[in-house]
Amino acid sequence: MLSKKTKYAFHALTYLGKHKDQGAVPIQEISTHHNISHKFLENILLELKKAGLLGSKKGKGGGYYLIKLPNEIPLSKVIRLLDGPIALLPCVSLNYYEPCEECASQEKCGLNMVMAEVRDETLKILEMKTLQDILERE
Amino acid sequence: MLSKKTKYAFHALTYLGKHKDQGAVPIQEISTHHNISHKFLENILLELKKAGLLGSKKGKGGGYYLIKLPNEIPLSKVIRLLDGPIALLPCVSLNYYEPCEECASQEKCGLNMVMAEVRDETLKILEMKTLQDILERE
DNA sequence: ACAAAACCTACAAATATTATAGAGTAAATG
DNA sequence: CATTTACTCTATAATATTTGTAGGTTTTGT
Repeated sequence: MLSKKTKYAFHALTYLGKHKDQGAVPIQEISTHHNISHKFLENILLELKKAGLLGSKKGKGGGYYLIKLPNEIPLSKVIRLLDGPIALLPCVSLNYYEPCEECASQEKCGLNMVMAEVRDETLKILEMKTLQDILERE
Repeated sequence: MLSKKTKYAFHALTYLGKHKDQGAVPIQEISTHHNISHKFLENILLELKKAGLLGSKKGKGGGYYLIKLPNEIPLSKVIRLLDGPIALLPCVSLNYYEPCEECASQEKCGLNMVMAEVRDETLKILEMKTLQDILERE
């Protein structure tokens, strides 16, 4: 399941997408609108900024804004940033690979291959669908 | 990511599948072989039994054994039992449905539909693949 | 100068996961 | 029939992760 962090991130991105002609949007406005703790959201937006999805402006009249087009932000990117791996096993994760400690050998692990399939199908969707798709549905 | 509980469950089921002509297999044997805490595994096997996947025999010479054919045990069943929902959002879960608290309306939630797609593709695989498939690969 | 708002680090609280303990119950066996 | 083996059940402890808070610093517009 997606964490609250990730869900909040999507809410914030969606809000910014809807208000992109408004320029910089202060955290306060988003947190009030979506009923999210101001400080918690702060951390999330900072991460999104560091990852290159958002720009920001300090001081009075400042806030956050998208620096990419909504169709350039795949859902997979957001999930990976806030939640980590999309795969169900570390040994089939593309971005957060780790060998399974309890598995003797990776070749002999029967789960391995099935979970790689699940990962591929999931990514097909999450990499194709973008913030744009979410915006179109709200 | 799958929890240890779920991974242990798969290991145990696989072990039981490989040793099914041996009759009842005591917890001890599995926990030693896979290096799992005896007591922890105990809880897991009990859950699998209550769910109708395993049978058990008490006393000397007792243990657990499969009461279904490996091809009758889809991976989805095991994951749901130990880990809960397979879907990424509660509002698109088939077995553990709950409305998303922070979403205003479900129809207006842009994530909803995409995550239902992900769920469907994931289930296509996890419901088709069974313990049999894992056994064949080990 | 002042107020608004992002930036940053650390910490606290809540929740979930993983693991352990110990007292029952049932069955086999000598 | 006593003993040993092994499942059953419930409660609790330990650990890790997630969620949320606190408080100060820096930047910017007026």
